[in-house]
Amino acid sequence: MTAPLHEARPTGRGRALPDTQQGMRRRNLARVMHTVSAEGPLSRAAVASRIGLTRAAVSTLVDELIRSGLLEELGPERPGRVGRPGSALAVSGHGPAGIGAEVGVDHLAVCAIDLRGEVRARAVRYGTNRGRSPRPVIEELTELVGRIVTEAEHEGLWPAGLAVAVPGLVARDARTVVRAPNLDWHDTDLGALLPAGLPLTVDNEANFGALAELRLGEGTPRDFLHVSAEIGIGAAVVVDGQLLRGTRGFAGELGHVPVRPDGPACRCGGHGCLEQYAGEEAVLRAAGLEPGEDRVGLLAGHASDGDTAVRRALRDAGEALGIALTGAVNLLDPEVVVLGGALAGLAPWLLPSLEAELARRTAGPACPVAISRLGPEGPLLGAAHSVVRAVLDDPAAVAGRG
Amino acid sequence: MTAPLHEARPTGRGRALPDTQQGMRRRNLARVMHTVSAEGPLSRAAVASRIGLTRAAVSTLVDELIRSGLLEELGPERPGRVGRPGSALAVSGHGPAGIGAEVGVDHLAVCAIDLRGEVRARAVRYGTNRGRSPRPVIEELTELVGRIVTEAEHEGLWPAGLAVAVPGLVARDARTVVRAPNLDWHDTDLGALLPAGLPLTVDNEANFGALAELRLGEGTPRDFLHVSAEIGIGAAVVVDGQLLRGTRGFAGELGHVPVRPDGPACRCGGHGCLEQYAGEEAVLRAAGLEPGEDRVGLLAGHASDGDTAVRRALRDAGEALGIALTGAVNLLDPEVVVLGGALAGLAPWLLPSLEAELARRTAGPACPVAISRLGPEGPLLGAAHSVVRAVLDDPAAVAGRG
DNA sequence: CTAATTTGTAAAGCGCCATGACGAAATAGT
DNA sequence: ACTATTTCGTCATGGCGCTTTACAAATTAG
Repeated sequence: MTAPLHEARPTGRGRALPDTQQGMRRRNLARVMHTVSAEGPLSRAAVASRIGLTRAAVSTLVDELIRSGLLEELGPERPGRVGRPGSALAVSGHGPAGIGAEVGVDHLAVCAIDLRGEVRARAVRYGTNRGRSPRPVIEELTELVGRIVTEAEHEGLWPAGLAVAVPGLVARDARTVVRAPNLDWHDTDLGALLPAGLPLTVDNEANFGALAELRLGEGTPRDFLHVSAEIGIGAAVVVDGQLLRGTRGFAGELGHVPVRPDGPACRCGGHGCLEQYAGEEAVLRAAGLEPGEDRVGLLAGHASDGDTAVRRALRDAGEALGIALTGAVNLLDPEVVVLGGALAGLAPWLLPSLEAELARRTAGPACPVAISRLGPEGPLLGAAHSVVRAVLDDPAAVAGRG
Repeated sequence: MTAPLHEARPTGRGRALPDTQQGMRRRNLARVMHTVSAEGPLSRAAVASRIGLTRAAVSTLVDELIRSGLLEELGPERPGRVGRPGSALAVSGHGPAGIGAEVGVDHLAVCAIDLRGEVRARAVRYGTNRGRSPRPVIEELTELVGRIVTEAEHEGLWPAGLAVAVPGLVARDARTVVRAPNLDWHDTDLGALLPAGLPLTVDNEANFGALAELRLGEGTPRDFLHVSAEIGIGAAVVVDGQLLRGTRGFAGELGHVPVRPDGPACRCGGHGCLEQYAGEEAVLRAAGLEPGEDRVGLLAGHASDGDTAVRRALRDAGEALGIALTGAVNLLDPEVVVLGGALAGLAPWLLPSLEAELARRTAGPACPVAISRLGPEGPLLGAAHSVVRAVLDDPAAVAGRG
């Protein structure tokens, strides 16, 4: 008897609304938004039965949401059954927009999505950011953001927030980049560099990638492990639809799980960490390749050309991943493990040995491994979606603006 | 900026109360109970400021809880400050009782605690249950439960529920023992064997042990890992005060995390699992001891006598634990790792190598390791506390009975 | 064409918390 | 000693939000 997956419920980390009548109202607004967002066009009566309120109550909630521009009335439903047909409701395509941005090692990207999750504007600028100081990079990003914001406004949207994905560790204040090794940034407060007009959230790209998977992936599991390898190897642990951040915000450091305790030394101080076998550097070295621009493409190219050294390197990396994931799966019993980021592109050569290890070491049915369909788009989309999610979680907070 | 730990909030897994006025009322009753329970005697005004309601609202909530026998008025507080002193409130010592029971390999135990957490009655019966069929064991347990229930009633308590800890895997229905290797029980529905009068919960003893740690341990962290070794090695993962059960209910299988991937074969199908190094059997074998009755005492005795083989066996087990826990800590970033069950008694000899491995393999400050003060009492107390917790989580549900 | 069913809305009602005022009980200051 | 101040608990009033009940509208079934 598992929990009903289709039950839409608020997902925000701040279940902080007080148990007062106003808080109740806001939560119910959120529940209506989540339900309509998750289950497509729905009549008021359908929403009411889903969330357990009466039709009359839902009517007033919907009225308020329509007035705020968060919901739209699509008109009468096609009447398949007996009785008066309902009037279909959908989240608005002309209301708030989520602005997502990504600072990649080799590019900058910004996009805008509406509440329905449709990408309404996007911009990408290529060129390495490795070693550039934060200020010019963020200035460039700010310019892209400005362009996308005006583009979104031309489409009748108004930006509700900005979320920035960075390839590094972000402090719990969601503004400061503690360290981004591949950019060589340390303790950089992006809040001070970005325009102050929009509510800002900064987070690790792996976390945003997992968020994207949560909303856009197939089946939308509530408990899963999202493994991505851009810088090092990171995993986002999602429990009950919530990202697990850990006490100090360091959760998900899969890259430093010991795989062979007596293996080669790692810069973390340990020995035989996963990163020593499946990290980008290690795999390139094992494959006998020079680290260049498009490392993933390079590996994938050689592998599909039949380069045995590369194939062996990837097979060994998959094996190490399988061992590390066995530990994680034993500990967490997730519904599925999703390979994202660079791993998604290399999956054909990683997966056989990875799944073999996982199956071999698991009593009973092994945890399924899936490939992210979003690939490199994940973090950007997830960032934008995090803004949408915030709107769905507390519609009343944004209803005034706009 | 971490979340306020002292903020009492409902912890039950079922945040299922609808967002209606009645649901709000019930949640507020729960918040009052949690606050008073967590922060000792408190005046109405103090409760009001803690949970963010007005004094008037809290007054009516408290009235209702006092009428139900869940709260008690202790009389005027000693007036240290200016102003009229408040009237101290405390959870009742004469209201509902939580009945906890434990089916151990070598004993049966039952206890009753009041809402304050005080043990008001207890009974233990020694004698091995290994290989006995479920029915006579549960009949014996039922008799003990009956005795404790009447004893509790003599003290003015009324039993609100029964929770049974078993050394094995329990299905998600919280009634059926899927398998308990050391008892040789399989697919046993305890609900059919136990008296039907009381709401019943059956769970793994490690989970209840973690629950006890959550309420009775020092500091009461909300994110921690509770490792216990009774049968095999299990870990309870507690995230935000909630037990992580996993998709299939198999979370926490620390015993089968790979430590040395090419190590000896394990019955789980893997190789070099933690259990092969730190499991009871493995340690006894390495120590050159015969498995007898009181295995923990045997090991502890030899170790404190200076038996080098035993000490080395324990040191090696600690090392393996350290390696496995490094992985877990990297993944979850818990506030603390707590060693419970048999591990608590052997901690003096396990801890040095365990902590050394953990520190050596962790960049930055290592996760602290604590020893459970509850030791073998944990599961029993945790079971009883789970009933109390259910009462605190929804006082309205039990107010009628009694 | 009527009966049945379902939807959405409106009016009345009720529960719950907030507000504001009050007496009670302590301390602080003169 | 006496007053002013502060805080506590309670009461009456009010507002807000959901439910109940009723009804018109729109469809299908017979």
